[in-house]
Amino acid sequence: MLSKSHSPAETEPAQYAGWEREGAFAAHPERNAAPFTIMIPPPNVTGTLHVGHALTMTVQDTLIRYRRMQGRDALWQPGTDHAGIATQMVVERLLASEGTTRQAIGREAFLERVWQWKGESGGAITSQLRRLGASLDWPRERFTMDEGLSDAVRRVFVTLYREGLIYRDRRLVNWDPKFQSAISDLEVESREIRGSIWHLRYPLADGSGRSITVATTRPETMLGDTAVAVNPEDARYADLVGQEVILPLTGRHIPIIADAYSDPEKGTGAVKITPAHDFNDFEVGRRHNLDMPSVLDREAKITLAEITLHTVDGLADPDWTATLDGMDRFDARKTIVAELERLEILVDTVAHTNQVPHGDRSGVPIEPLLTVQWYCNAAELAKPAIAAVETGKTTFVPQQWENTFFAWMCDIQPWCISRQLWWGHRIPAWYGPDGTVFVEETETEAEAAAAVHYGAPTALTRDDDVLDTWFSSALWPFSTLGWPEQTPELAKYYPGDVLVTGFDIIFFWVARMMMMGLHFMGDVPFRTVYIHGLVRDERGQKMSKSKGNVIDPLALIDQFGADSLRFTINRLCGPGRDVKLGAAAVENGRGFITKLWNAARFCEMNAMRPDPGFTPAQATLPLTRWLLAAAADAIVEATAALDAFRFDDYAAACYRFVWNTYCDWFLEFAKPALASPDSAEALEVRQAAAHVLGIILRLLQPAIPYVTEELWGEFGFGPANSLITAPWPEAFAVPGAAEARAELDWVVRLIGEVRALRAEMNVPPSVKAPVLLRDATAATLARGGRWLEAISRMARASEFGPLVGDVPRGAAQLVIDEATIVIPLAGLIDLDAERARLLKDRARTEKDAESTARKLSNADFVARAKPEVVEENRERLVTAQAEIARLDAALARIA
RNA sequence: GGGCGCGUAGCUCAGCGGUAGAGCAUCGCCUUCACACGGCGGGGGUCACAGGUUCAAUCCCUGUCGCGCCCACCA
Repeated sequence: MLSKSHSPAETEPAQYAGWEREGAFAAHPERNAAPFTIMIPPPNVTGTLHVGHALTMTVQDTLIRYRRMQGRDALWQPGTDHAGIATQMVVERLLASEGTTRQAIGREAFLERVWQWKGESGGAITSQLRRLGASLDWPRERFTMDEGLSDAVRRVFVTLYREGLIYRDRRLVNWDPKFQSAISDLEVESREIRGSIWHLRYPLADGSGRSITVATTRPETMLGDTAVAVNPEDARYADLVGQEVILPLTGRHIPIIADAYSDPEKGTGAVKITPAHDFNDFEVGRRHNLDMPSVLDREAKITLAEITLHTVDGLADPDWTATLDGMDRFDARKTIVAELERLEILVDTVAHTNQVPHGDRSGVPIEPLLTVQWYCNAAELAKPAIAAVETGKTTFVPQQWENTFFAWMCDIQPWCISRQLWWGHRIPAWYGPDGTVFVEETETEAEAAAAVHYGAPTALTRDDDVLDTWFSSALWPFSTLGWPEQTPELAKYYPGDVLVTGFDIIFFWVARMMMMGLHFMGDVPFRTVYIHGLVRDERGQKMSKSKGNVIDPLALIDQFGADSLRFTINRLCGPGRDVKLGAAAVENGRGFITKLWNAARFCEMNAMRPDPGFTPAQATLPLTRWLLAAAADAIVEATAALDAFRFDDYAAACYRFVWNTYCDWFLEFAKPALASPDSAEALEVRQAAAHVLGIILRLLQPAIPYVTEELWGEFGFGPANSLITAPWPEAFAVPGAAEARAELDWVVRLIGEVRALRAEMNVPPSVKAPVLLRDATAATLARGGRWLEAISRMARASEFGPLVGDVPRGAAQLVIDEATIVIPLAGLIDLDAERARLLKDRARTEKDAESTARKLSNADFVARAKPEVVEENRERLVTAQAEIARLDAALARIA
C-alpha cells in the first residue's frame, strides 16, 4: 500500500543500496551484448559535489540507464583525479594550520601525508554521486595515481619521448610565482587590471644628448632590457636604428634595432625589448640574437645575478640599483618609477587598462620566465585528432563546438607538461652526473641504460618535476580499462560511445584525450562528445562563492529528493543553453514526482495491477485504445529525444503524457467505468491503465530512477530492483487508434468548451445544467451517448442528449463542428454577456476567415504554394464560414 | 583584433518557411471520494530593429543596436 505522500529522503538511499548490492550497475564484459560506454570525467579527489557535477552526472546517468534498458552492456566507468595543484594546496593548507610546511617535512613525508588525506577524505565525492543516484560500476573505480594508471602514464611518456614527441626545451613559460611552477597556456586567464603606461626616455650613447622614448606597462623589467625596437618603416626613428642607448639604472649600452614587431601606432612607436620576461620580446631577442638576462626569480622578485651594473652620472648608480635585489616585482615597479621620475627619465604617465595574465588557480599575475621544461609536441598529435572530427569519426553535439575544437587544435602550441610540484606523476627521467638524461619506465631500466652509456654503473638523480594533471587525464579512456595490458575490457569498451562534459574543458581534456587515444589506441576515444551548458542561478548569474549564489545540490536533494533534482535538470537541459537552476525549479520538479506518485496511488486504489496477459492489440474500448495510442506516441517521442540528446524534449514528452494525458484526461474518463468494478469495461480500463503505468515507469526510469523503481516493485511489474534492467518500451500499433482518437478528441473539445463557457459566464461548479446538442449527426449523438457519465461529471452536465424543440430563452450556445451545443441556463446568465461572448467568438472566426480568403484569392499563392497547403486553407475557410453561420444562428435565437 | 552564441508572453525558455507555444508568475472559480506539492478557466506577444529573398518570414540572407562567452593581446 503506497503511503499518502512520497518521502524520497527515506527511500532513496535504501533503494540505491539495493541496486548496488545486486550489482545492477555492473558492466558484463563476458556477455555478448553490444557495449555502451561512458567514461566519467573524473572529479577531483579533493572535491565535493557541486551543481555542475549534478548536471553532468545526471545527464550521463540518464544516458547510461536508457541504454542499459535497451539491452546494451552499459559501462559507466567511475573514478577520481589526483588533481595536482588543487590537492597539493589543500594539504599544504592543512600543514600550515599545523604550523609546518611541505618544505619543512620533505617530499617523502609530504606525499605520505597527501595519501593519508586522500584515504580519509577522498571518498566524499563518490558517496555524493551515490546519493544523486549515479549508476556507476563502482567495483571498477579507478584513481589517476593508482598503480595501473601510473604504469600507463610512464609507458606513454617514454613512448612519446622515444618518438621525439616529448622533449626538453629552454624557453619562456607561464610561471606561477605563487605555486612556483610552470603552468600551461590553458591555465592562464586574462584579467583586466587598471594600471599605467610609463613613457621612459632612454638617452643615446653617442653623447649627442638625443634620446628615444619607449612606452611600457612593466618598468620593473627594464633592468633586463637588451634592445629598443622600432618599426623598420617608421621614418621617425629611421636614423636611430643601429645606434645604442644607455639603459638607465644599469648603465648598460643596448642597441636600437629595427623589427616589424614594433607597432608605430602603439605607445611611442619605440618599444623596450626584455627577452626573458615577455613572449613577444623573446621572439625578437631570438631574431636579433640578443642576450636574455632574467631579472626576476622564481618568486618573481628582482634578481641582479644575471646583469652587470655600471655607473653613469645621472642615469645609473650601482649602489642604488643594488638595493632592488630581492625586492617583490610590484614594490620594485613603484620604486623604479619613483627613481626614474627623480632622474627625469620618466616623461609621461598615462592611465591604462590592460589584460594581465593570471594563474587560474593561484589568482596571481603569471610571469613569463626562462626555464627548462618538458614539452609535448601537441601540433603533431593534433593532426589525427583534427582529421577524426573532420571525417565525423567523432562528432560534437551541438555541432557548433567543432568550430571551437578546430580553432584551438589548428593553432595549438607546445604543451608544457612539467610542473614543479610534488603531488603527481613524477617524470620518469633520470640524469647522470654530466646531465645526460635517461628516460625509462623504471629506475632499474634507467640505471641499466646509464651503465651502458657510461660503461659502468653510475649514480643517477631523478627529475624532481611531476606531470601536468591533464596528462594522466588524457589517458583516462584507455588507462582505466587496463592499458597497456590488453584486457577484455579494453577490447570491448574502447572506444567509448559518448563523452559528456562542459565546453570549458574541451581544450583541457577532450582535445587531449583525442590526441592520446588516437596515438596509442589507433582509434578515437569516443564517437560523440555531448557538450552541455553551465549551471547558473535563477537569474542567469554565474555561481560563485563571492556572490553567495552557490546552490548545494545535496541540500536540494535533502529537501526535494534526488529524483526531483534529476528531473529538473533533464527538463532544463536543452542544446547550447545554460541551465538556470534554483530551488523554485527543483520544487516544480518535485511537483511532477508527486503527481506521478498520486496517480499511482489512484491506480493502486482501483486495483490496477499489471496483467502479463494483456497486450495493446486486445484493447476494444475507444478510451483504452486512445490511451494506448498516446502512450505509443510518447514512447516514440521520448526515445527520439534521448537518441538526439534532447533531455529537455524527453522530460517534456514524459511530463505532458503523464500529467495531461494520463492524469488530467484518462484517469478522469476512467472513473465512470471504474464505478462498476466488475464490468468488462472496468476490467479492460484497469488492464490498460496498469499497462500504461508500466510504460510510464520505464520511460521515466533514466531520469527519476528512485520513485519509478519503488512503484515498479510495489505494483509487482517485476521483482524488486528490476526496473533498472527492464526492457525499454517499444512503440506498438493499436487497433482502431484513429477512430478512438477522433472520438476522444471530440469529447475533450466538448468538455473544454463547456467548461470555458461556464467559467466565463460565472456559473458556479455547484450548479449543474443540461448540455444539449442541436443539428448533431447521428454519429455525433451516438458518440456523445457513450460518454454520458464522463460529460456529466467533467462538464457539470445535469443531462446530456439531443435538444428537443426550440432553443429555450436564456440558453448559452457553442458551436462544435456541425453541432450547436445548447446549455439552458435561464436566470443564471446575463443575456448581454452571452451575446458579447458569441460576438467575440464570431469576430475571431471572421478574422480568420478573412485572412484565409485573402490568401486564397491571391493567384500566386494558389499557383505556387504546396497543394496540400492550399487545400488546408480551403478547408479552413469552409470550416470558418460554417462556424460563422452557426454563430449567427445562435445569435439570432437569443435576439 | 578574431570567433561563437543569444535577443519570442512579467520571468525562464521551446518553436525555426504556411498566420505564435510550454512551465512558472498573474487573475477568477473550486477544500468534486489520487493529488491544494491539487483541479478548472481566463488575460497577456507589432517573435530587438531596418532592409532583402519568397505566393508566404519569428523562422532564410544582409546590416544595425543590445547582451553573453571563447581565443589573442601586459607598449
